[in-house]
Amino acid sequence: MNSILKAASTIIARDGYEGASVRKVAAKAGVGLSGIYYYFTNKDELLYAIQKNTFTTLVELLKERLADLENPRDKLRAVIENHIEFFVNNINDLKVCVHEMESLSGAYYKEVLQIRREYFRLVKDVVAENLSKGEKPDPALVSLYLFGSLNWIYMWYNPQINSDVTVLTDNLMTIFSKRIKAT
Amino acid sequence: MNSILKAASTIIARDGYEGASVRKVAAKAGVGLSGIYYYFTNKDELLYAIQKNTFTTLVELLKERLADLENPRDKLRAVIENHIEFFVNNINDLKVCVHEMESLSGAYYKEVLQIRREYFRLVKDVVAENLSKGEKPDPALVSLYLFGSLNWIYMWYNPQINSDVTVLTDNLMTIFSKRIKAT
Amino acid sequence: MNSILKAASTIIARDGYEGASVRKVAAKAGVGLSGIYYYFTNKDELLYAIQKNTFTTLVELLKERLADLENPRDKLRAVIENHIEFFVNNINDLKVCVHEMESLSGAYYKEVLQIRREYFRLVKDVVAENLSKGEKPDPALVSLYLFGSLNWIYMWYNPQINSDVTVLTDNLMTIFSKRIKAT
Amino acid sequence: MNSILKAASTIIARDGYEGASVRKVAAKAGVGLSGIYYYFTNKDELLYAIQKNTFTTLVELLKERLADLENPRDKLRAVIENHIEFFVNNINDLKVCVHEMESLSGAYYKEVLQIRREYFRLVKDVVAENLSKGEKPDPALVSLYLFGSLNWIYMWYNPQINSDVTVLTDNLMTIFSKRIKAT
DNA sequence: TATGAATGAGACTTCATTCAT
DNA sequence: TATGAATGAAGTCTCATTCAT
Repeated sequence: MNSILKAASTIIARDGYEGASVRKVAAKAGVGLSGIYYYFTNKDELLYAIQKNTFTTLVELLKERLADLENPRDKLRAVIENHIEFFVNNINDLKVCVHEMESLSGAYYKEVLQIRREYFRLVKDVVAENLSKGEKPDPALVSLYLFGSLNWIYMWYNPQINSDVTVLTDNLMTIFSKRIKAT
Repeated sequence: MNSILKAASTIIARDGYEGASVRKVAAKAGVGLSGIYYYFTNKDELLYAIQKNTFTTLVELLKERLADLENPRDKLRAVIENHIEFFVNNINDLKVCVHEMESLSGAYYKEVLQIRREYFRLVKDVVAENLSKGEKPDPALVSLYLFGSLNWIYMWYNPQINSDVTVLTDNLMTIFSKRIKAT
Repeated sequence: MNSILKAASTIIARDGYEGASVRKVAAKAGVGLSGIYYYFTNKDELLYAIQKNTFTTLVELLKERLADLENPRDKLRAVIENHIEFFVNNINDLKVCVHEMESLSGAYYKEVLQIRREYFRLVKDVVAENLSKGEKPDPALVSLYLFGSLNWIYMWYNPQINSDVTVLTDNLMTIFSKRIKAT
Repeated sequence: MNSILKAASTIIARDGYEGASVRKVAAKAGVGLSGIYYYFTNKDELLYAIQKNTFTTLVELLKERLADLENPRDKLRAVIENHIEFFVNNINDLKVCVHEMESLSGAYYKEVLQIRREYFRLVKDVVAENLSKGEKPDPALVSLYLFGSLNWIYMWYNPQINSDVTVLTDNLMTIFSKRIKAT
């Protein structure tokens, strides 16, 4: 069941959700086509399971990291580091979460949306703490710019070239932290 | 033929490339299904035409803007403003360019890639001018972060809420310009 | 109009009647697609025209050859020679006549059938003259065997290898003439 | 799966390979359209399966018949009888093999070609034994004439009229056997 | 005389899904 | 727990044909 999800991640990351056929997932998972339907009622449910698991874990990890920290800058670094490290270790899952965000609908979509919103709130609060109070720009917008930079990584990230992940974290800290406050 | 492309943009932006059926495009364009194939040999060619047109225009517009400018900061603002303004006026086209970047393959993909590379080079050079010399971070990486922020806009942009586009431009200038140099 | 028929022959000989699209014929003829429909009302009519022209000519040529001959053996040779020579010079036409014999239907089919029957009758009478009277085998059957041998030629005929057409004629004379009587 | 092949034979024999739609085959087989694709990956594969099965069986049957024979004339009769009897019992299959010989291409074509070549070699050797040594005509050519006569049968054969198959065999023996040597 | 534009029908094929086993 | 067999719906694309020009 977990190997099915791993296979689904791989295929959907490569072919997109619509382009990924249940057949291909089954083949990759080393399972009969109808074996998928024993564990998942739907193709949709595959995507839902991946997104729910991934976002949930991402949020949990971030909460753990933030728990011990007080300094706004440390918190922001935790946010960025958490996202990037998780990304590097679960590249397929995260690509599926980012690129197929709109591929779900109905109840599945809503449920994932809730977790995404929680994640966004966590990040936004940290970003806000790093901005001079009452000052523009709007923390929500800055968070969206930050997410843009982070979520775009899968488009160019190459483990051979960008092996040292701390470089990315440092970069984004340089861009999105004190410099914002410093204005 | 141009109305077909407009329809294709709309449908692909809404349903994704794989989710967009030629039938739906034809219906939206007010044309018989096979009418599409009179002008385009492929479904692929629809996507190709949209991406090629859009990126080409985007590059041309940017070149025009940059032609008159000398100050690095002005140039960076031109880059950001150009991208955002074009985006707001051609929201479907740009979404199709960003979200379906990998949906092409073969010769079509390569041809679009060339234009994208030209666009990237233009932006990277401007970004580089805005960084202290020899200093990290790498201009290429900073450009990728900038593109991330820019390309992510379609995920949250709402013309009613974000009606004043200069706000976005200002934000991104604040984040990506002098502050970088200021470190 | 004649160049269209030539093109049609070439394409149909290569791809079969169903496999030959009017588009391909038009392209080969160097004519617009709808140009075909100015001269021919139908795709069927193309095939009809080819078959009618070809069989008519074949019959006419045979009649001319037979006109001067009295000796049964000479007549048989004329039959075989006529068919083979015509075949070599109009390889596409004859292939279309043989291989697409059943591709027509209705009035077109019937009209061609009449000429084919006339051709068959001519040949059968010559074959009959070469058989001992009242003796088996039935001249009609022998004619069918002869036609089989002749019509199969397009499956293996190679102008480079089988350049000397008289060899084929001699062969078939050896097989289908006096030897029959000699039994 | 075998009923599908039987249906395919019937339809292809009637409509030709290009004219035979998978839908018609499915209907004849009493199967859903997509049911065909559960057993065959291609429309091509249907034709391939028919041709391969048929030629393979034809060759096997001929080998069995020839195994016990020594006399050249007996062998030739075996060749002719084998072909005609098989033809009468599998009229659709054989028509599909003869008329759609060139409808396959690529690997499918090559594989069938090999069996056809084996069949041809078997026949040619028997034909050669029935010719005076070193004498013309070339055994390969004579075999081709013989195949022509045999393969043309499906164009005129009518089980009601030609009920006694031995007549056909006798005819062809008369034409293609000792008489050749007798020259 | 000839064609560019357009279309409805139908072709092959793949898909998500079901169900008996 | 898992799958082989089967299917209806839908997908992309090609075809013969028409018609205004």
